[in-house]
Amino acid sequence: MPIQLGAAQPADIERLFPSWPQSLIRELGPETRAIIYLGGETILKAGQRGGPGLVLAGLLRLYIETNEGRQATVRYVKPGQVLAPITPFHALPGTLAAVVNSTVIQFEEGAAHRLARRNADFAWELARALAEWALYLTSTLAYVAFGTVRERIAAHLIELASPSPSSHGRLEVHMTQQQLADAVGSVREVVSRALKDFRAQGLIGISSSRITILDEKRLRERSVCKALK
Amino acid sequence: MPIQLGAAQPADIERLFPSWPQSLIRELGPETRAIIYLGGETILKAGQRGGPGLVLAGLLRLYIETNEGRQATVRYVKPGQVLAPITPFHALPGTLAAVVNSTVIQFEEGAAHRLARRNADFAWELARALAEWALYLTSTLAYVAFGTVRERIAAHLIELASPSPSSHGRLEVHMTQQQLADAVGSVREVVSRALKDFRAQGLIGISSSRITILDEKRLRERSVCKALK
DNA sequence: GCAGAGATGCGACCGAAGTCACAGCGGTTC
DNA sequence: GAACCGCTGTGACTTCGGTCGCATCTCTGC
Repeated sequence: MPIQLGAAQPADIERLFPSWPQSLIRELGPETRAIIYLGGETILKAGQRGGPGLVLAGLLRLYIETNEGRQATVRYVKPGQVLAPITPFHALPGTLAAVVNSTVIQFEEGAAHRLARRNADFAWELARALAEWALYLTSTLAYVAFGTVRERIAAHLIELASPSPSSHGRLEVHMTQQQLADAVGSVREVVSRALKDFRAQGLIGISSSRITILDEKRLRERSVCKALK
Repeated sequence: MPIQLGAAQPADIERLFPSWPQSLIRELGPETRAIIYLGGETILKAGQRGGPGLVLAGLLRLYIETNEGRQATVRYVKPGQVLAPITPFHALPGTLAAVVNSTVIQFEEGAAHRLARRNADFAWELARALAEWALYLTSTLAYVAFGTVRERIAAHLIELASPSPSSHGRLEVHMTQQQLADAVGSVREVVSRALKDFRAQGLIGISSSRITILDEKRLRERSVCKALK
């Protein structure tokens, strides 16, 4: 169950969304509520309407799903980014869930219309967020169309890695192979083989659903799509 | 060479963009110029900045390309849609070209900022256009991630078909197999085999780079991605 | 510890789609 | 109509990635 925190602190928004005008941030107050979602919780289901929001902390993931349960990540949403900016116009094309515990500020459905009417900057920032989504989606499309599964796995490992406090700040990814397969739109066995290769080449270390990045530079090279100029 | 036509007619915009407020359309005038691009001409190259625009007639196509010349369509842009709405924020991620002779209204680079400041509705309509792009891109992504080449070929045939004046209004697609392969992100041979199947099943007729849709209903069924619910 | 569940490793197989090579076919040009 | 060029059809082959089946392995709770 998500944890409701009441209205958002303007200072938090200001820090994470520096391009947003002060006057706009001040206006958001009454329309917002901060919420903590625990890792794994669903924020918005595919086809639901709900409102957009801002990510303050954590990591979200928008994904699509086939009727046999295979998944693919549409995009990750990180602190300082807008979540579900499409919802004022269309239902969400996919499911949005928290990957780890995440703090978000959500607007009510319909609040975006009201805000845009009151403050022109809001519409502009919404457009900026959508443009960022469109850019990201296009590059994801290129990856899926012309890249290999290994390139995508490498890219996701880098995107998902975070410094681990338990091993003096090494970059680590804490997820099962099935979760990784869902992330890249493939299946567990393929991920298993790819990780085995990466390990054999000294790029990563593996120990029970904890992947340690040993050679970030070379892993990053492996993550670029060779087919694209 | 594109043909410059001078300022756009408000009546044309009004007709094709009915959701745009009158007051906004009136303001566009001085910032716009109508242009005709001939089929095959490039409107904006990948990475270029330029401005967004409105499509009045014809058909545009935004596509990405690998370093070996394989292409994939990111999306088609049709009359009543906004072209390159991403450009006020980012360079164009792909190349935008006219498929057939097309009339578009283009804004200068920087005009979008000015317009949004003068008229809040502009930012809102820009956001709406970007939301439509994001929705479309997500579904394209799903198709590429989980669909088959045949499903994509069928989908593109339906999307590209237009009534032919020369054969009492039958739906036809007028392009070579290589062009179709570029459209769906595949290669000529695969397209050739798929079309052969479609023809054998009575879905289409073929005669020298002119594909006639004989059974739209069944072709449409073939175009839906079976893996997606 | 020990039983069970979930996670992983891996070999064998299959199928879709891309590559290669080459043989027509059809329309255009001189 | 001969030569040419772009488009199309097709068989053979390869490769990547997904499927299947099953054998561990490793936590976790009792």
